[in-house]
Amino acid sequence: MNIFDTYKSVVDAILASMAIAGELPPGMDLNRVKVEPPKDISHGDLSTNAAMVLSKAAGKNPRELGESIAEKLRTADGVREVTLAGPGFINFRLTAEAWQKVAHAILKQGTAFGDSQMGKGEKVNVEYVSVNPTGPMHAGHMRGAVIGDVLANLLQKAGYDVTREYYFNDAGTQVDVLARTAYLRYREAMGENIGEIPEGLYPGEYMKAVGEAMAKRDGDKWMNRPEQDWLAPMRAFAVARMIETIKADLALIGIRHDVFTNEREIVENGTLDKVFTALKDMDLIYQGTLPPPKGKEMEDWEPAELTLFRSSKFGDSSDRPLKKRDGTWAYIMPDIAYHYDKMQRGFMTMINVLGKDHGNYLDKMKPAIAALSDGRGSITVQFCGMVKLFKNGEPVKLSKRAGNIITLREIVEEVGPGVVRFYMMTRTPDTEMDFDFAKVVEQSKDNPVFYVQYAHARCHSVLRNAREMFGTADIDLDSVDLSLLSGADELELIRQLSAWPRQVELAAEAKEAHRITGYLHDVASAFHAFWNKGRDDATLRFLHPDNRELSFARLALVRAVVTVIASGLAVMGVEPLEELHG
RNA sequence: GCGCCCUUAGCUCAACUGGAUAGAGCAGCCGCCUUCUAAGCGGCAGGUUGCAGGUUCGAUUCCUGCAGGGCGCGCCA
Repeated sequence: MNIFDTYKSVVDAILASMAIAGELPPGMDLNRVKVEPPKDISHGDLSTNAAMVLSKAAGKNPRELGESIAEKLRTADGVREVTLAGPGFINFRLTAEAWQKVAHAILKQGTAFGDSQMGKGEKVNVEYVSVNPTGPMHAGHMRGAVIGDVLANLLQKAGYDVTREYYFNDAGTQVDVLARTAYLRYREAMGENIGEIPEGLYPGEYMKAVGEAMAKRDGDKWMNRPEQDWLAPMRAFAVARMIETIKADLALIGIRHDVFTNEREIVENGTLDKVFTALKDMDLIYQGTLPPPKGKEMEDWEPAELTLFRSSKFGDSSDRPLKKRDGTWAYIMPDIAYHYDKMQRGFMTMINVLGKDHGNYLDKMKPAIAALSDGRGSITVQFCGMVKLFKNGEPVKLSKRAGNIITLREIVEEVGPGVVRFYMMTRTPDTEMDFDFAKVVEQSKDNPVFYVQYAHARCHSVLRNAREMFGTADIDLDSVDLSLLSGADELELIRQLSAWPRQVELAAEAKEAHRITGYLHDVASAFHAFWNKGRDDATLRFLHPDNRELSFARLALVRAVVTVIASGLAVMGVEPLEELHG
């Protein structure tokens, strides 16, 4: 139940009836007519721009038109007060009964409240994390991981058929480096003194375990053998270990992908040739020479005839080579083939969560996707800014070379998965953000995670007290008298809760899941405010030992708050807490 | 040189994608605990939305130009 949709229909019906009566021209476009919360809630509960949007077509000024719409709106069900304001806004308030119905609906639907059919079951592929399988996940990976996961949750709630996907780049040169590192660590495990890890290999301690495991499995089988013998098995072994490590790291913050696709598989099963042939058949491949790249000193650059893709026909700044001068595939080819593979699997809407340093990824993928799908496939990329780590106010220095990277595991073990997830979602994705270990675990209102959890815990505190007082805190929806929820503060709280379905749709539409944290903060704030009123005015408390009816009506309100917060935290992938201490 | 993103209160960020008097939290100041968790609440103060134009009933939002910041610009991965 979306209260804004409900009254949008009401407004639409009024406009339609006016068209029939000849007060408005027929065949108007009602898409621009919106029913929204007014910017300032003192103006009313709901607001519509109908009069302003339609004034031109109607040949009337907005105020005049607004008055005739308002007149009809006054008699609509659940509408209490209609006023005309500013340039022609029609503001209206709802009756207490209308809000009580919303409360009822929330309790009836439970955490399904907020679910939307907006996505119409459309298949969406969200690819996120996709960290190379060359080491454990570290601090730099956590933001994109959380953003992708929460976005997937959000789209799911908004009615999309979401698949969470991870793409393992296990075919590039970086996994050969991994294999060589693994071999070195294997020799180390076999008792050899390997000294310092040479430049260009992975220096991390985590590779020791890989070498040891290999030694345990195969014994001295690979000792004193040429690289061509051990490279492939070493690589397969190490990559498998790394994938396991990464999956375990992701599990720590509650992330599980539905599909894992390996680059090697795409390369080996002939998809690249298929894509290349397809592009060739469309006459989009030719032999040509590109001008030297601009803006960068390129000492070793020499012109050469290459196999080019006419990506400029699809908006690219220039055509792109698909093969290197030695005739092997250029690196974007597997990526193109991978997206082709996604489309073959039925995903025409593809979302990619990437670091900001992949800035030109979209430019490269879009033309190929457009060509291969006849313009039906769409890719959007959510870019994520860097996270700067702070400890005690001091920036944490990261040096890969020294091997002292901060792993995701370390962070999660220090602050907990809920804090990491929620905090990552408090900012727009593509800006830089600070992550201060001390601050994110601080239990005060400047920590949004805590603030929301505190509201949820307070709700449960009320429920616990109710159980003690009345023997139960369960609400019987058929008998509870919600009409007792008629105070301004109670209705305000319900009004706040009623916005949840709209928030889901707006955030899903914009693919901006971080808005949810702001909304949850507002809900928590409304609840904390009401709670504190009970300090000054005892009649506003939730529980009244001598008034069971009122207590249970208020408990219903508490349950509604719990429902919405829990539903929102579920989208965040954060476990709601029933107690914060004690 | 080109492309994309950014610039909002002292600080960190919002503003429901074109709406009304641009909002929160920190930091500062003033109040509220014999009362369901004060880890909370209420209030005050703080602004030429980087600058200059344009589009329209209406612009932080869209367009153009300028200034400042970030990222990207190989057949590397």
